Amino acid sequence: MKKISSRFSIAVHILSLISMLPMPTGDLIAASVNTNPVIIRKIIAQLKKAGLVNVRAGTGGASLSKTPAEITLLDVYRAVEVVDGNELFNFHEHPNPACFVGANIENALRESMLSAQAAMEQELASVTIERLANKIVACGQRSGWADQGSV
Amino acid sequence: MKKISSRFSIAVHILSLISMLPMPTGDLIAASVNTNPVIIRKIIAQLKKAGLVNVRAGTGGASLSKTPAEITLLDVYRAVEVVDGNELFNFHEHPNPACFVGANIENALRESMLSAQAAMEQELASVTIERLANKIVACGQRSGWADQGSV
DNA sequence: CTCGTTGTAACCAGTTTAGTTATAACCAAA
DNA sequence: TTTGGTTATAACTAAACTGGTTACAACGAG
Repeated sequence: MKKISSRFSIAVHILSLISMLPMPTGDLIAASVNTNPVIIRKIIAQLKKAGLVNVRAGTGGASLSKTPAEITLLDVYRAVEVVDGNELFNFHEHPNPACFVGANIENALRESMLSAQAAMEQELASVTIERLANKIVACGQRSGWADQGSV
Repeated sequence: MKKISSRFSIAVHILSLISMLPMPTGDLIAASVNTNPVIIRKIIAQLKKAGLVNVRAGTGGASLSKTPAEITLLDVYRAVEVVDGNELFNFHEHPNPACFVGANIENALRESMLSAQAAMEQELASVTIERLANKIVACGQRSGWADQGSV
């Protein structure tokens, strides 16, 4: 099966970085994520459209539009994992309406699908970029990292 | 973004149908789902491998290996949406270990990803095929369906 | 003006999805 | 035992998505 794309984890990485560094450029972020700068710019474009970051064109550099405490992982998820109808689960189309099950399964199943999705999103909404940044620092300290000044 | 494949909803459809009809053939199920019989057989093969259904080769027909009350949507999801490591979220690979964020984000973020996934799966685990079948009947009655005898 | 940066468009290879066709194996019943 | 309907599976297709690349125009501070 296809997983949720790595755009989400990259977007979280980007926002964490912006929250910890002053006005990083796309190239610098790309170096930390270890991917192509265009990938970063595309994802930042989505984050910008969602109102999460500001970007200074020309001279470069990105900053958060809200405080790290105001941005949740759900905001990030919704910004980059766009899907029609915001529905995570796909439904097979056109089940046979002449069959009792085919005619009625969609209504019956969709309810369960939506609550499963809602449970996941609620969990994402409970984590802010601020909390994640703190966790990153804690992970770094636990593993004996001292060089916070580097890229 | 890519949704969770419709295999899941088809698999649930199949199991609901089997729980309500005696030994339906793949072709009959395909008619209800409104797709190609080979699609049905492939999904049934996954359900069989997961120990959810028995299939009578040659003469045809499928039956449940457990009672409808013992099969949850999570069982179906796991049977059909196979993923390496059972992780729904993808992580971008090889973030820069020389960067403070790059070195530590994976540990920090994975925890939140896993609890989001766990919340969704717990919700799926709370619905059984039995409950869903009842809901299908309820939906059918609510919309004035009388012809339960048809395919 | 210039240089580094952002914003896009166009393109590419690999994977997944959903579906099709074809063929072999199976088994009960005639 | 042959026949017919069924299951099992391989091989193939078109479309979509992912992650990535190259190229180029627009921007703006120094």
